[in-house]
Amino acid sequence: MITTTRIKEEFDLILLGLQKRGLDLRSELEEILEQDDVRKRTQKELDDTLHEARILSKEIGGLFKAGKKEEAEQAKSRTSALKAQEKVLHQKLAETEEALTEKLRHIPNVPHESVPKGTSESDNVETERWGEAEGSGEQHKPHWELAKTYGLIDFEAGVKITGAGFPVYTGKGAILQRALINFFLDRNVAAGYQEVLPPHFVNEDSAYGTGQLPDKEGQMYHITADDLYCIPTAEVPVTNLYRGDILKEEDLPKRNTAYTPCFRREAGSYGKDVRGLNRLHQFDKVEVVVVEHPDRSYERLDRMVEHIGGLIKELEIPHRILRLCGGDLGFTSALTYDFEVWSRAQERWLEVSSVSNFESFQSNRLKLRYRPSDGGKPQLCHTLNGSALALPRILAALLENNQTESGIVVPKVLQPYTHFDLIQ
RNA sequence: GGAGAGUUGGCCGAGUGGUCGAAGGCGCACGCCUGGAAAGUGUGUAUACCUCUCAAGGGUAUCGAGGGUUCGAAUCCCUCACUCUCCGCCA
Repeated sequence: MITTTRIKEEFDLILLGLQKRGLDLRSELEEILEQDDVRKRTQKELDDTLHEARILSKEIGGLFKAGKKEEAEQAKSRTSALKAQEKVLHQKLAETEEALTEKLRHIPNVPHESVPKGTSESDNVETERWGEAEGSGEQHKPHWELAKTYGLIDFEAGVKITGAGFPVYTGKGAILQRALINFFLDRNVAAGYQEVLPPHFVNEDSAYGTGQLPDKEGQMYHITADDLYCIPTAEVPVTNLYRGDILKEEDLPKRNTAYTPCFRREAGSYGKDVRGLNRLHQFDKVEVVVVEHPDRSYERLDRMVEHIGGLIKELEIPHRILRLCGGDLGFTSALTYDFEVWSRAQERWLEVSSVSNFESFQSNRLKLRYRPSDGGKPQLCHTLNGSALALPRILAALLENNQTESGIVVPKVLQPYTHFDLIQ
């Protein structure tokens, strides 16, 4: 959520930034400022009323003590008008505040200056490409065929026991999953991230904290009996670790990594998008989540991109990095890099990671702040996160790219984890 | 799941209707003392919003959360959440 202070101070800049998303929100922003003025006036009125009532009740107390009962009773009658006024103002304030946040919620984050203008995927800017991609796919089998041939994934069994989009990994397929998870976690820990193993369900407050609620309600599995939500990404529980916190400036950055399964309803998806491992309801992912000082968040983003790129290189998978354009940028992000691996058989790019700087957009909603070392007022932190990495599409690319006459070759870096180097 | 006890500031802990944003202690910060330190001693030590907007000052709210009683609630009542103890169940 963007702050009203910022809207007031950087009105034109914000307007300009949002244009990169193809949005003209001038009137919405103006309405917010007007609403904020109403809020302030109401608050002042309410505070004054309460102040008056407070003084009066102190007087009454004094009168009772002094034994002046009649005068006290008289004073009492004067409070009833104040009480009525107080009630009205209180309600008005609550309504105004609610309307204000409701409006504020619909303003997306302001894109960073480096975000290219654009309306769709095609306007994303490729910043890096690694390995041999494009073409050469004719004699390659798609991963769902390979998975079946080598007994790595049983999609039908998943359908039987749960439903479509819930694959069962079997044998070397299951071991490969475990190997990838451990490989990613080990590398992240070596890079300085603290490993955490969070709950896979979160409460409503947490879902609000990272912005899944109220807008993306339909994307999450909801356990109604206990009012809990299955996490769509580890970002939700890990970021909420810091909800409402005031950190010490010297404790920044906070860097965490977590493996969790991710649950997504993916309502409305169909066709080739959901074939095989392309899109699932349950999948495994290792995530990195960072809370950083505002002055250093972009430097941090660059390092995260470098680290995640390094992981894919180690796995020797052809990939590219895209800087997302305004139109493709997520609602909460100020700058996002997408990592895509090459699916040789499908001859298309598959997104395996999305690394973003949310600046203070998330922390404003989370009330996540740090106290400056010089003792000044608490300031909002910046938050960043990225997948490092999402397993299914990595596995898909791995199977398709590494298929040979004799079987599927396991990348060298995974062999210490799998204890086999070939899938036959 | 049943019964009981509890939840107060960074931490411990007092406070059962008024002058309580809250005693006392610890911790922390700054000063004094000291050659330096410890001890001692003095001062300060929450957050949000409003006013002001440079600062200072002032106002309001917050004693687990929400609602109620009352002129007035940390204190009384109701609902919920969480923690602990005992019983039950259990990987």
